[in-house]
Amino acid sequence: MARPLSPEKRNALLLAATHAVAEQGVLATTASIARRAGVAEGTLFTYFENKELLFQELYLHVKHELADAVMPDYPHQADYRHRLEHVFQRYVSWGLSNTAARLAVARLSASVQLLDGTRAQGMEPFQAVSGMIEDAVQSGVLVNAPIAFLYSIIERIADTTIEYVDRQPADADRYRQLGFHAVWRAITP
Amino acid sequence: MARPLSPEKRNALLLAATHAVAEQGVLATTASIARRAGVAEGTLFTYFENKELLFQELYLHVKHELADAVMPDYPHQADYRHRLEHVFQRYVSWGLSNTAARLAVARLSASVQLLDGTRAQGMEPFQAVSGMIEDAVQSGVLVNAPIAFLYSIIERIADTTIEYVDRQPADADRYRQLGFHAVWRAITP
Amino acid sequence: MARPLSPEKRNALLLAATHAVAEQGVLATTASIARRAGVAEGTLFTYFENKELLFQELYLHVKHELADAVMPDYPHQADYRHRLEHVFQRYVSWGLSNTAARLAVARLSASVQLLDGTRAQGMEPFQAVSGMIEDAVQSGVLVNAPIAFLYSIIERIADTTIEYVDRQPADADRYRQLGFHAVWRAITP
Amino acid sequence: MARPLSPEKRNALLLAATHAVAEQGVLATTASIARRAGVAEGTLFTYFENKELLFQELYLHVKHELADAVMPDYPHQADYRHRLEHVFQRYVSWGLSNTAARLAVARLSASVQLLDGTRAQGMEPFQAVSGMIEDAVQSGVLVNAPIAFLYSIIERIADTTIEYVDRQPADADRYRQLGFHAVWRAITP
DNA sequence: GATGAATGAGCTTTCATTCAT
DNA sequence: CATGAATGAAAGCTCATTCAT
Repeated sequence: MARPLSPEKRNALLLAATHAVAEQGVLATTASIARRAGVAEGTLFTYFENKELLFQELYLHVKHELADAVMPDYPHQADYRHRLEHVFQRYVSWGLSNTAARLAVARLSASVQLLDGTRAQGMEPFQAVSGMIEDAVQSGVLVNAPIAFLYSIIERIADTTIEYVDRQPADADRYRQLGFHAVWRAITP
Repeated sequence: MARPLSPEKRNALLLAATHAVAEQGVLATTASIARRAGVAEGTLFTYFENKELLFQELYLHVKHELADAVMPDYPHQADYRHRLEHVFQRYVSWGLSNTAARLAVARLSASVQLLDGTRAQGMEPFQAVSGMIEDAVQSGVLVNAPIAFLYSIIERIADTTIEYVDRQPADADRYRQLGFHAVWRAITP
Repeated sequence: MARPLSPEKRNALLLAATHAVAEQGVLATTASIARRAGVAEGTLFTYFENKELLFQELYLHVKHELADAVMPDYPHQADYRHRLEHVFQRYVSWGLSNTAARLAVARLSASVQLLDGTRAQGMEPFQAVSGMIEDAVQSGVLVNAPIAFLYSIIERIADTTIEYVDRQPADADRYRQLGFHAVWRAITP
Repeated sequence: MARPLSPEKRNALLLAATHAVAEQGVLATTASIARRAGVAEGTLFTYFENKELLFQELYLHVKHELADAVMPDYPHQADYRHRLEHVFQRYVSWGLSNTAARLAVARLSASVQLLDGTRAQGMEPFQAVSGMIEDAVQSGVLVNAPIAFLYSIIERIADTTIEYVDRQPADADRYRQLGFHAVWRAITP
């Protein structure tokens, strides 16, 4: 089987791409990503067919990492408010300690380069959240609106919260409280 | 380079850039923008020193257009809720009838290419809104939070609203209502 | 009209390509062709859309040059033998004094890279010859065979003649005589 | 490097190279040849030191296959015309049933890539034919010309014949007759 | 010996910018 | 001032070859 494809190299490439895209957006060059990852320029293409596909995989990879950070310890039994707050605060925490990943996803999201199905695929790991929102809407706890719309609002307010905590870390707690307050009120009747 | 001769050409270039950036993001080429504007490749550079500055000016130009659409008929005398709703609905209306401009700004915002002061400059035309928010906070009508933070939340929810109306125009009214409901509740105590 | 496309540059590029292809075949690089022509790498692409099209145009260009060398002074009134000999000897002479062009066409012909219509287009300038062959067949002077087949045989024997004269210039006259003898006998009954 | 272990793999590589070169010329990649042969990319290089040498060996290999098809049943006792016709028709038959091999040799012949001695080596298996031509020249049956020149003419007319039969198989017999007629008349006084 | 991942020089092509016309 | 040809530094990607497995 000769030398097998190395998961370490693949991860190094994704990590390098994360930082490069966070810094340069889609203008990040494959050469710079390879260099950052410590592999030869050509090696990148044995792991990712081309730049576009690298970016799709990067997007999905980060979305999965985010899900892996948000979902554990999910308090299935708690009331909707506490469940949502768990998700919100974890999301914010992840964003704060993974600035590059967060920026990379933001850059990719806004940059046309995302292939059609990719955005939808990126939502899959968060089905538990969607399901919870759906139930809460059904039970009348949340405002009667399409799930995706509510999800979007939550995400946007969370992103805003992250940005402000990032800029003024001293006021982290206040912004986190303000943020969740805004979320909860925005989506309740 | 001073102020160039033909405002028509300058506007044609900005308009062409709007569409090009909406479609291709920062990967839009200066040649394609010039072609779209009906001028020669070199002409672009007599109106804009280089691509980066073109993008700054495009960003500010669109922000001003947005302000010009939002601010007229501003009901200075109405209560805070009505004043904010005026702004919100005008913002949404502008976004719906200026898809390219909206997308262009979104692409530029998310792509490193914006120079530092530019984002702040883009907020200037909306000082009346900021001022109103400030007063409302002071008077206790809005939640006690930094103005910029509240402004961000409003903007994000408005953008989300636009996106959903764009995708499902049949439900325009519902989303506009849901959107403003979310905004108002999000920022009130 | 700014700077107009320069026929000199275009010719320099075709000439450079002729020598490069004669020497390296289709492996000749666009960079080496541009360098030889004394223009920047990018300039090649303002004159030829891409490498493949450059090669098509080179092929046709050389074929036209060959026709321009062969057809003048064509003795319309002479008998078939003399008319054919005119063509044959001119063809050989051209091949001898245009080694690079001859080799380039040979390399391109054998290299798959020729687009479909190109080969046919390359024959167009030689319609007078085809017509003459056709008449001669009709009149029974030449063997009753498809024109294209006879044309091919003539061409191949001429090419062989050129090669041998090239290698042994001292025996030029003998090979030219032997060559035409072979041609004439090969295609007469 | 000596003689490698598996003649099957070596043959598979030569066969794969035959088809790849017939289709892509010298641009055929070693990877594609290895894939076609069903071996790993690296394996190619244990059988052939590098791409250039692979092509030399391919050229000689095909030339030997051709000789093996042409020479058997050679009618040593027959007169020159019949001996030559044997060779000619066998050559044409081989070309018709070995299109890829024929094309591969044509592509290689016309592409600089053939090392100097290789072309000469490729003629060795046809010494019986050369010898016969030499005798025929001596005896005055063939025109008094260098053997190689006559040989070239025969080869070129045979190649032309193959091409036309290939394109119009219905007229195979006619072209074979026309072809040999042309050969015999071309090289006889 | 066979495998195929790793390498990096080198290729074609693009593109922001300049400048002759 | 407008034009668009000219430039050449990259960019993305390929591929012959090597070498760890």
